[in-house]
Amino acid sequence: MKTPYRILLIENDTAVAQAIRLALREIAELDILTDPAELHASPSFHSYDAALLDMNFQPDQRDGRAGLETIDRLRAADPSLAIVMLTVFGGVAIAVEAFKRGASDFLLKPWRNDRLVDALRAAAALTKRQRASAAMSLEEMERHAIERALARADGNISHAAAALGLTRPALYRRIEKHGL
Amino acid sequence: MKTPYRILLIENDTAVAQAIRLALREIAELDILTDPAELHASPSFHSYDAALLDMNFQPDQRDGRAGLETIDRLRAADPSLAIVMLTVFGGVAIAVEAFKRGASDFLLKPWRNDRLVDALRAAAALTKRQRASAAMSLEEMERHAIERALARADGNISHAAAALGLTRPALYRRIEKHGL
DNA sequence: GAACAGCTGTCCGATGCCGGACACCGTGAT
DNA sequence: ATCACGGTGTCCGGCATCGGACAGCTGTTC
Repeated sequence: MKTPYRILLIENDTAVAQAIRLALREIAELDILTDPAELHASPSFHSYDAALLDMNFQPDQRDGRAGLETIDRLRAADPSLAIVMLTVFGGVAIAVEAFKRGASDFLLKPWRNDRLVDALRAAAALTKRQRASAAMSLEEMERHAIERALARADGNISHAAAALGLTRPALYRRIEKHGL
Repeated sequence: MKTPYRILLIENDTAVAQAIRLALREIAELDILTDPAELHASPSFHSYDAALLDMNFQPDQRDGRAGLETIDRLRAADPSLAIVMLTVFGGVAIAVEAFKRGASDFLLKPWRNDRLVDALRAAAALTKRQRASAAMSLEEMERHAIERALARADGNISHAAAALGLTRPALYRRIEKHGL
């Protein structure tokens, strides 16, 4: 088994949390938060590979406000962390709103364990990609930008150079430098 | 009135298409495609500000496959074009899948005109942002990257420089050059 | 309070990029 | 046949960027 994912679970029902822990025992170790209010106290978001977030409907509000706000707070703390939502109340409106706020997946309770595992694998991969592109050096960024520009101009060096704001010789030099 | 949005509507029911045209007459001019198969024939996606895509359930399949595939094809043709989905059959699973494939919004029929207008405004704004960041010159990219790195290191120049793969004096010079 | 660690800001000679210019090549219009 | 055009690849003198080094400032440690 590969090194397990580190996943932040936010779930106020401890029975459900234990069931999830069991379902994921093969692939992940969880940190469980029973109250989203404790979020700011947990400083090291960068060590998580994904977040699994229960909608946590409060007794007095069925619109999912609590869950949606938690998405906002998680993303403010670490925009590169992929968030998987988990909810009993599966209104389309809430799913749509969750995605618009930056959730990366949306599952319904009761869940199928294999789907949950797949979703978290995908979320972890997404987090990894986002971290990688956020931590790119200028050199790597430049390389990517040049590759994209060349692709978009399908090989036309002059156009690519213009799009990048370079003179043509400058683009030649950089292509050479990056080994493209 | 500002210059209207140019919107690509894909809708096989011409009556619905006319109703949408009417609803949007104040803010947008539409090109209507009744069959997604004609997509490749329409070369100038860059002139659209958003796409509005009916799920177009075929009589023999209720899973929305046709609509989802159309998302893929639109995004392959122009990844920066924001796509608003419109559907009668509002299963959560389909909404989730649409977002995962890159749709930017998801509305249910029957629609409220004001919501439709809002959604398309937002989609057009998103398209604009994506186009802008796709067309950035290397200079602008560098500037953005430096701003982000400085923010993430909250002001610590040495750390920001290391994250960007620069020496500290080099970062000083670039900060100076970009006027930050 | 002295030594240290971790910053910031600045200097300067060597290096390496800059872009205008040039030669060349295929294609399409006159 | 020739010209104009839009593209490619390359050269070279000038100038901008490079990074190592230095001085200074602010805490923290012993």
